[in-house]
Amino acid sequence: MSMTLIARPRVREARTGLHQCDHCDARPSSVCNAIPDHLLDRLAAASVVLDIPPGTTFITEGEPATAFFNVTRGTAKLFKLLPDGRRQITGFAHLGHFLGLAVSDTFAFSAEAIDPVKLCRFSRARLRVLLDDFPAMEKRLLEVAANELVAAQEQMLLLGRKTARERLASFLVMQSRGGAPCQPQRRRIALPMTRSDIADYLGLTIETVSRTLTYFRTERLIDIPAQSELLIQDLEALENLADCLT
Amino acid sequence: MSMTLIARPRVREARTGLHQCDHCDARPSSVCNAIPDHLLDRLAAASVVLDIPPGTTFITEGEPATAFFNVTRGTAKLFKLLPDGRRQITGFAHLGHFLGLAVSDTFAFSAEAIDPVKLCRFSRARLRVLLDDFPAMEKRLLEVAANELVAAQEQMLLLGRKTARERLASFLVMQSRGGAPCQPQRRRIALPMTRSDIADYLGLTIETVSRTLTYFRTERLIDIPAQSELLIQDLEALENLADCLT
DNA sequence: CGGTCACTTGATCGTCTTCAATACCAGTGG
DNA sequence: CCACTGGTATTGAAGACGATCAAGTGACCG
Repeated sequence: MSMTLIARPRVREARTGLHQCDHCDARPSSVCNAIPDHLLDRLAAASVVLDIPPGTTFITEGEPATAFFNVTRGTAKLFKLLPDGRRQITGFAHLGHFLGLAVSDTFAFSAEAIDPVKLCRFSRARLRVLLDDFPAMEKRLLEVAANELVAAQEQMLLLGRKTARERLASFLVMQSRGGAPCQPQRRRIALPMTRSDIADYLGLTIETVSRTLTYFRTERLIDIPAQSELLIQDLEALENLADCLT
Repeated sequence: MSMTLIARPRVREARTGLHQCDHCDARPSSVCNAIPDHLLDRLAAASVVLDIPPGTTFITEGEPATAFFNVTRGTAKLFKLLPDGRRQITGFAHLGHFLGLAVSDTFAFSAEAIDPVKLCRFSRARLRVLLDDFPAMEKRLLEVAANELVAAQEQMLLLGRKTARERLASFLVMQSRGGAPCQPQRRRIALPMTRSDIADYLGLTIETVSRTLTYFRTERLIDIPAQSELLIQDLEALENLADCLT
C-alpha cells in the first residue's frame, strides 16, 4: 500500500516581550477592547502569538478545549465533519473573531487556516483570571455570543429553507459587508475560500455553486474577474434574492 | 373578500406577592440558580409571571427586545420567517430555557407557545441590574449561550448535510434525551409539536416527515401509539443513523 | 351527523446531486 | 519554449431525493 507522507506543519510560536496589544489590528473589533489601555500589558502577558500556515488545522472537534484563540490576521474556516467525510462549514473567522465560545470542555468544531493566519492564544486558566479581573470582558463575550447566535439562526434559515440561488445571493451580500452585518457594503469582494468551502458553508455542492455563479454572471448580477475575486453589479437584485423577495 | 376574525388571546399577567422563586420548577435548570437562596426575593421582585395559551406568539422577530423570558412550564417553538411564509424553526424551548440571547436590540426570532406555557418575564433594565449585582448570573448566561451555540452548529450540520432519514433519527435521539444532550434517554417520547413543526425544524416538508416516520415504523425502529407519542424500539439503530454511521 | 384539522399515502415533478469530461492556471522540469 | 502535473473550477448528462399536488383517513367536536 502506497502511503503519502505529509509533512505536518509546525505551528510557529512567538512568545516574546515584543508582543504588544496596544497596536493590535484586532483590538477595536475584538473582546480585548474591554480592557482599558493602561492595563494592556496584563492582556499581552496572558496571550501568545501564533502564525498558522494556510491549510493547517489548529482546532480539532472533540479535543479538549485547553486554550482559546483570537484571530488577528487572515481567515479561518470553522467546520464540523460527519464520519463519512461530509462537511458543514459553520462560519468563517476574520480579524477580531474570538474562537472558543462553542465549547463544552471539548471543542464543538474544527478550525483550519485558509490563508496565513495570525492568532492570539489564551490558555483556559489565564483567560479565566482575565475574565474574573475584567468583568467588562465577560460582558463583551456575552455580546459576541449573542451576535453569533443571531448569525447561526440566520444560517439555519438559509440551510433549511432557502434555494441554491437564494443561498448564494445571501452569501454574496454578506461578504460584501465583510462577513458582518451593519458594515459598509463594497462592490469588490475577495473570496479567499475555495468553491468547495463555499459549497460546504451553504449546504450545496461545488458544481451547484459554480453553476449558480455563472447564472448570476450571465444575468449581469455579478462579474468574476478572477477566481478569488468577485464584483457585484446589481446589489439590489442580490439583496432581493437573499431576502427572498422575488 | 371573506375575512377570518381571530380572537387575539389576551396574555394573562399574574404579578402578585405570591410569586416565589424558591420552589420554581425551572430554577435547577435555569440561569436563576446563579442567585443564592437567601436573595431569591430580589429575583422574584424583578420578574413577572405570564400564562401563555397554546398558539400564542409572545415574541415577534424584529420587535424591540424590551424584555426577556424564562420558560417555567410547557414548550415554545422559536422560529424565523421568510417574507413568502417559509419558516425555519430554530429550536424548542422547554423548562428552564432562557429566551433573549439571540438579540441585538430587536429579537432575531419569534416565539410561539405550543402547549400552555408559563413564563417569567424580566424587563431589560431589571435584568441589567440583576446581572450587575450577581456576576455569577452573567457567567451562567455565557455558559448557556455557549451551549446554544454548540447546538446551533450541530443543527447547521443537520440542515446542510444530513438526509431526511438522518435528520429524523437525529431528532428522535435528541428528543429521547429530553431535547438536551447528556440527559438520560427514555424510550417513550412526547411530541407536543405538530408534524409541521418537526418539518420546519428539520428543513423538510410534513409529507417527508410523515413518510420517514412510517418507514421507521415498518422497519421496527419506532412505534407510534398516538400522534403525539412515540416509542423508540431500536435506539442503537437510530443513533447510528443520526451520527451517519450507516 | 357535517365540519375541521392534522396526519397519511400516492403519483408526479423539479431542483440539486452525482458522475464524468473538459478547461484553466501555476509550478516544474526537460 | 513547451510538455507535464496537480489542484481547482466549469460545464454537461443522467439520476435521485425530497417537494409538490392531490386524494384519502381518522380523531375530535359542536
